[in-house]
Amino acid sequence: MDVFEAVAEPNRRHLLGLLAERDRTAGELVDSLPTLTQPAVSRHLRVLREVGLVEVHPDGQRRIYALKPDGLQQIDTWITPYRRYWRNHLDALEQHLEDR
Amino acid sequence: MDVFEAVAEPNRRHLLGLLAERDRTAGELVDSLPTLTQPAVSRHLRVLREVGLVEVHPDGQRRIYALKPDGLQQIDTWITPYRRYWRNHLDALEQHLEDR
DNA sequence: CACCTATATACACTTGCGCTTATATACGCC
DNA sequence: GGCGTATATAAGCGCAAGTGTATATAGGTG
Repeated sequence: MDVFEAVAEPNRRHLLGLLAERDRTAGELVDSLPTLTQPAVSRHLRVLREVGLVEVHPDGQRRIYALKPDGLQQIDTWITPYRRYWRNHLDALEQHLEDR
Repeated sequence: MDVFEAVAEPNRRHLLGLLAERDRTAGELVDSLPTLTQPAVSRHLRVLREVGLVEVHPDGQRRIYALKPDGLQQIDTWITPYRRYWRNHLDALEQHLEDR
């Protein structure tokens, strides 16, 4: 599983979003996805760990998850060449609006 | 299938890359992925069409595929808040290097 | 019209993902 | 040590993704 696949899953994006705000325990993250069971969330966290998007620090019996978003650079780097395309499109739209 | 899943597949990223250079016929794209059969590539192109990342223009019996990367903005928008994190990390690294 | 080329679809198969239930592990507290 | 809480792993299942072979569609050419 690579970073692209990891991020393709909506629940995992949700988890990353929460961790972007602040560190959270596994329990908090489980509570944040009421439609999923605890093991399901645990598996998503494992995937995020394995691709290096989060890290864990044990704190007693809790596990504190933290964002480690460096891996997202890979996606950012990939998307970069395409950015100019929709910038051009946007320019064309702005041009059109200006012309009126 | 959404944009994130569409882009999670390496062969589809490969196709997008080629289309970023220039428009191509379906046949050219099939030739660009020698490990896949023609129908397999055709299905990937269908997926990219359905999520709006490419568009097709018939030209006789050929079909000319063109990039329509606006949908990638969705990914770009999503990734934006995370960018500051690895920027900070980078800053920290630079700081460390400067300190030495 | 008959035949060829270019591309898409149908069908069947395999594999891996995401899920749930059940269980293990590990720490905290009495 | 015994029990409760927090988290991870195991086993099993359904389903959708990706693929190949075979076939359909449609346009080009003689």
